[in-house]
Amino acid sequence: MSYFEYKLNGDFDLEQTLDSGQCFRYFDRDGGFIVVSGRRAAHFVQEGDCLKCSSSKDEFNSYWLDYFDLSRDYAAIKKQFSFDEVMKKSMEFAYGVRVMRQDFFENLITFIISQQNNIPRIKKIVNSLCENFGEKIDVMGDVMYSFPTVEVLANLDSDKLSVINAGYRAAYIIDGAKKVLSGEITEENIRNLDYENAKAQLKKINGVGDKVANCVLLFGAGHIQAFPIDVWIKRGIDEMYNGVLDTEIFSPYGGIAQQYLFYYMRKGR
DNA sequence: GTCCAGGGTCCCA
DNA sequence: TGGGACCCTGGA
Repeated sequence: MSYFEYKLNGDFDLEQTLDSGQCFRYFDRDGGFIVVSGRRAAHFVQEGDCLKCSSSKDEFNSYWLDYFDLSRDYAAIKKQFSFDEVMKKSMEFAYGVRVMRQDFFENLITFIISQQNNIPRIKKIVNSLCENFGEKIDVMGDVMYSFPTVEVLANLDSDKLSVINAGYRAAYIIDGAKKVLSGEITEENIRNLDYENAKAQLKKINGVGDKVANCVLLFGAGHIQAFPIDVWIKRGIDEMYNGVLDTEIFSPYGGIAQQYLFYYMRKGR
């Protein structure tokens, strides 16, 4: 098995990035991780500044490179943030976190599932969703499952979906899929609309409020200024910013600042 | 076994 | 604008 080797130039750590609550479909394997996104899957191993990827060079360059946001200059962004002492501390700890660019629909459904839920259970439900309604993908002899298509999820009734134990979120999943299938919500629109309008569109989906909308905008639609505020971020603002933070101070990269703070709050204390 | 809380949102007063 | 309900389970 041959691996494509990509030369990193700093500010990236595979494990930190995967483990920063943005994506839930990765699995420990042979000193690295199998990562599944949509219908794709690959095995990744990081050795220092070398990122090894089991997929072809073409696929790496056309998909995974942007998936891990590797062409963005994080060194410059860190420099921009360094005026803020709290952020400085967060960045030192979360030095290798990047904001991933994930599949829009997969990200939408995943973060609908995430609400009022803990990370181990989110992983479990998302994986169950894929195993039950996705298709098999072979990666290095391991069987993985693709994320279900819009059509499949939109045409499910809540009875069938109950096997994944998503609880009251099942109806939200179906509503989200239906609104995407009908064209009421389109990825193109969410990407191209300005931040406020894009957020308002997403919130038309039942079960999508401010937090989930911001996550989808940030991780699945390229709105890098989106700043999701969850319990950890709230805690961070309370404890480290005395309860007040104007997120505009990190403009236009609020989402990246948020991700550093999130990782620091969850893992660094 | 018991209890609390989890990368929230909706509904109703 | 605030507070309770909500499915279920991981972790203490």
